[in-house]
Amino acid sequence: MSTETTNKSIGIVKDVFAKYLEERGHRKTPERFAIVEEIYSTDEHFNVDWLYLKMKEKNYRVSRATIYNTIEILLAAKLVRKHQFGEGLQALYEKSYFAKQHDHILMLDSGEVIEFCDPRIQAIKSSLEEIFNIKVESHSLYFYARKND
Amino acid sequence: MSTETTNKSIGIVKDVFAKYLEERGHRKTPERFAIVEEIYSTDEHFNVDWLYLKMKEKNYRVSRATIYNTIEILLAAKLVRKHQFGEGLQALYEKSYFAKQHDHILMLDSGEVIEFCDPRIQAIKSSLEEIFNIKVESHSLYFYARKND
DNA sequence: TTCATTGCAAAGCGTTTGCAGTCAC
DNA sequence: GTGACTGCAAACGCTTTGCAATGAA
Repeated sequence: MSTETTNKSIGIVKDVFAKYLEERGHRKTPERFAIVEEIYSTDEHFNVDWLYLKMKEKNYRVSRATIYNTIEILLAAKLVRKHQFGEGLQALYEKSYFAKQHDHILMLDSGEVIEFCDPRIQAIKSSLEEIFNIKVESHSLYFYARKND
Repeated sequence: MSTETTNKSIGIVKDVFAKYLEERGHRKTPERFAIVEEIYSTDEHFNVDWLYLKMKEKNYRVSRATIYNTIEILLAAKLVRKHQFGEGLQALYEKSYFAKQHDHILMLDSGEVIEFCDPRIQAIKSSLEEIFNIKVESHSLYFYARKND
């Protein structure tokens, strides 16, 4: 199944976002909705610069500062996930509203990103919570791999 | 069992490092050994700045550039592991020669780092290798958690 | 009207790089 | 002796910040 986002689902996300902004007393600026629109019409992982250039290309004027600011809000609203894939590289982001919880495999040769789900990760999480008497709020898991010959 | 490193084991690591440097045709400079010594007399995760200051405190003069350079070699030699814990924060490192393969839980309230081993991670890795026909070279796994009340 | 938000450019910050001097080999 | 290594400081690249101008409420 494709994760492609339809115009309809973009509308849903905008509604969720609008509600979130209202609840927090944040303003509903056109820039913020334009950024969400752009993010949700993208199926790939993206970085701030890519988003900035993509919007500029469409003659939509936003500053990088505003993109950073808006993404910060989207992270808090759980509408975007953040990744720190490589080592000093730029952060990568992905939309997350319709996405099933998943983790990633990073292909070292091609740079390709594979997503996968494995219930054993939840099982590990539960064990840890019990053993250490903690509440796990989130996790980050990446496998780095190469294609077999 | 403590992971505390004795003087004897520091000697072993230095030997391993010396052999590694020789094999690669790198020079055995006093700075490099001083850095290994410092790293292996530390049981915590550390960052470059911390290491720099700790050595300076002991009146051992090394530049940050040399620390970065040496750690790069130690990573290649598998004598040190690198972590990118927080989000844009500094990289953290830990000695790895005597350490059992382990992953980390990061306590969000106290900043404490808990290490754990779980065989299911290897199992997941094996599944992925089979499913996607790949060879997993490494992984990074962090759980972010809080203490239960 | 009012103050959160924006855009721009400057500042931050960890890390890398360039280069003259040094020292392991 | 010679070229890899070191230390310093300047450059880098991503991100954050300061501030005057703007516009959502």
